[in-house]
Amino acid sequence: MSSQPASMRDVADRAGVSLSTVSRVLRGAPGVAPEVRHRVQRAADELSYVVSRNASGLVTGRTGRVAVVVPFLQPWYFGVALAGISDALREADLDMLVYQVGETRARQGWTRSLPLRRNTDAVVTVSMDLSEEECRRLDDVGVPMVLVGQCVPRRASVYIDDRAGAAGATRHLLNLGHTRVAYIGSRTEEWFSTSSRHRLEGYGAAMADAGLSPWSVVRSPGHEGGGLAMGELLSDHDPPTAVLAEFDSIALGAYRTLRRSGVRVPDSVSLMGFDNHEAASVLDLTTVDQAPYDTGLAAGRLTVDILTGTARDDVQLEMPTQLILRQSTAAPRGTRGLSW
Amino acid sequence: MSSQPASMRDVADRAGVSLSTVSRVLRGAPGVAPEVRHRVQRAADELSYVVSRNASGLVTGRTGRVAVVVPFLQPWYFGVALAGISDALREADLDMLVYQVGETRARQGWTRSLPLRRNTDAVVTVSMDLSEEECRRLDDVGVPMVLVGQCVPRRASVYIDDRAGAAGATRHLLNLGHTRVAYIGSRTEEWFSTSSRHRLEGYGAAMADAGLSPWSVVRSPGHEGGGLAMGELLSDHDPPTAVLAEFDSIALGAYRTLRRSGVRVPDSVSLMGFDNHEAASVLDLTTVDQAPYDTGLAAGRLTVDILTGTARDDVQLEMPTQLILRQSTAAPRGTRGLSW
DNA sequence: CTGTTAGCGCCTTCAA
DNA sequence: TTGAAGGCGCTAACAG
Repeated sequence: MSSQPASMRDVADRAGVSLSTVSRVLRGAPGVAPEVRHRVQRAADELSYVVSRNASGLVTGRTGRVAVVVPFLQPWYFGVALAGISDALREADLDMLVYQVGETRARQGWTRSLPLRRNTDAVVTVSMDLSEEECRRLDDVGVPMVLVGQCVPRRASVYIDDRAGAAGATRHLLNLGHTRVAYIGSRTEEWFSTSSRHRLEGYGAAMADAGLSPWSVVRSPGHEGGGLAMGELLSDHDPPTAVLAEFDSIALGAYRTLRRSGVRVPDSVSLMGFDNHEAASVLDLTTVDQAPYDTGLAAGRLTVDILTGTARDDVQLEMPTQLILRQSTAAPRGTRGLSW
Repeated sequence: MSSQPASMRDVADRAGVSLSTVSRVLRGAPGVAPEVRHRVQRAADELSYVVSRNASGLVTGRTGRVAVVVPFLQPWYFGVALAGISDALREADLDMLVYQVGETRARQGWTRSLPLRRNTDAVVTVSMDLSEEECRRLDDVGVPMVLVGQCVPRRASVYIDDRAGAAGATRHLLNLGHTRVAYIGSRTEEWFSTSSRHRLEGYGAAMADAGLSPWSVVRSPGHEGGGLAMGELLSDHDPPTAVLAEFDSIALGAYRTLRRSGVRVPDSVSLMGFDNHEAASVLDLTTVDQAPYDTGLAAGRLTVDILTGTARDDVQLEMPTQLILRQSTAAPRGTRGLSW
């Protein structure tokens, strides 16, 4: 209503006390008579007064805000992770600033372009795959940093074991009796993410353990890449009987190719993804769940704990992954049961 | 590096000028000798100095931040819309605060729980389906407000014509020759969104125009609801030959039921969604595109324009929708061609 | 073109 | 338990 938002002065006047008292009450500081506390509270409510974080931050040096840096906002994973982070920050009454640095990412010095310094209490990066130098550049911001989806020694990190997850997924297919197990991975022209590399390694290790040689096709990420890669695999003189995709979105593209080619899943080819994307359940796609919401929540809480001094700023938090068995994987055709 | 982040004072000292000069340079204000401007710029760079929005905002009354309020962060739509908003705000060098109010939404007075007042320059709500009273409550924050996904008279709104979109989708099915066209809608126990209502109305209107009576099933939103609704439709003594779902996620659930029931799409049943969810392309689902990124971008730019006084704060922006024809819809079985 | 001065709204001493 | 005074880092008037 008021064109001029109320200030602490107004609240003080209305409650008939001094500025300091209002400040104490609103901060929940001790040493205020209950009666007075109540009176101030009511005055503030009546005026719809909200403390200006700008002004208070100027004095305390804390902004009450946490910056979350993501490469992109569109992919499913980020929305879910952000939801977790958001919930955790809200518990601590911290606001969430979101910076999407997608294209900027490539540019040298992108860290500088963000007005982080002095404008945020902590930085959370999600799947940013930071180099050591970028980490140091962000250190320069002078606030605690938490890395999500990436494990860097001696730095607060929340991540999953991509290698183990992919290895487990591969073993699932091997255990079903498959021997011709191919892998579809992703890589852009300028970027081969750590996560991509680890998953590929995990697949390779599991294959090697089984005495099989790896068979991987790497394309651009997303449906398109997955579809193309699957096409290539199908054109082999002896196509795979099982395919593991680096992530669900790739698996979906592969699935489309299979459907269009009239190849039945899992009858002729077992298909498996990674992530447990919401669409995976619709297609009954066997996959590896990595619960990004929980990851976000954990990261958010870790951030809060570091800020309150409850946690050290080099905590490493490995989140669990879980095999989600669905209808897209089965023993290879002609097999009566499991191979063991 | 520096434990104490540099302040404007430091920059001024290093450049050998006064505070105001530094301020002018960093604000891009006119009236500074090029040589001096350059010197200051360099000093700031060397110190990794970034202006504290906290402090400047205290003086200017502007925070350099825009609050975006969403019910949820997880669904695909919001991530995409946020990406658009984010890009638009970045163009204007504004930061984006994100508030997820999901569960809080129901609570009376949720608007008060957000520290919006004095902490943001504008508020953008996305698919919040605000009541007149909630709008007024947000007005109380005292900053411009832009509504996305909702059209409220005399308020800045960016939205699509859900009614027309659903009617167009329905007509597509009718034009193919279908007469038994069912609709699967959504509604939670406590919420029947305006968008849901409009889409249902659009379907109803198109059916009425064709002299057909509507046939709608309403369930909880999401895959589950869609799957259940489809099951119900299939159990009819004379099932529909075409189904329009309120949004893609519902259509995906319906698709799963159809697949599991062995009903072929589009041979036996044509299936259509709304939104153009990324998974829709994988399933070759005919749908209505509503380009949430563009909507977000437009909303973000409108916000910026309102802030700079370039646009009025009651601009209504209707975004286009577009029919995306894919393989999930076709003329009913036994039809040689189109019915007209 | 540049420097000086006076606050912006709040928190934090300190004194009462 | 409460109030008064100073200053956080910056911008906006003014003066030079």
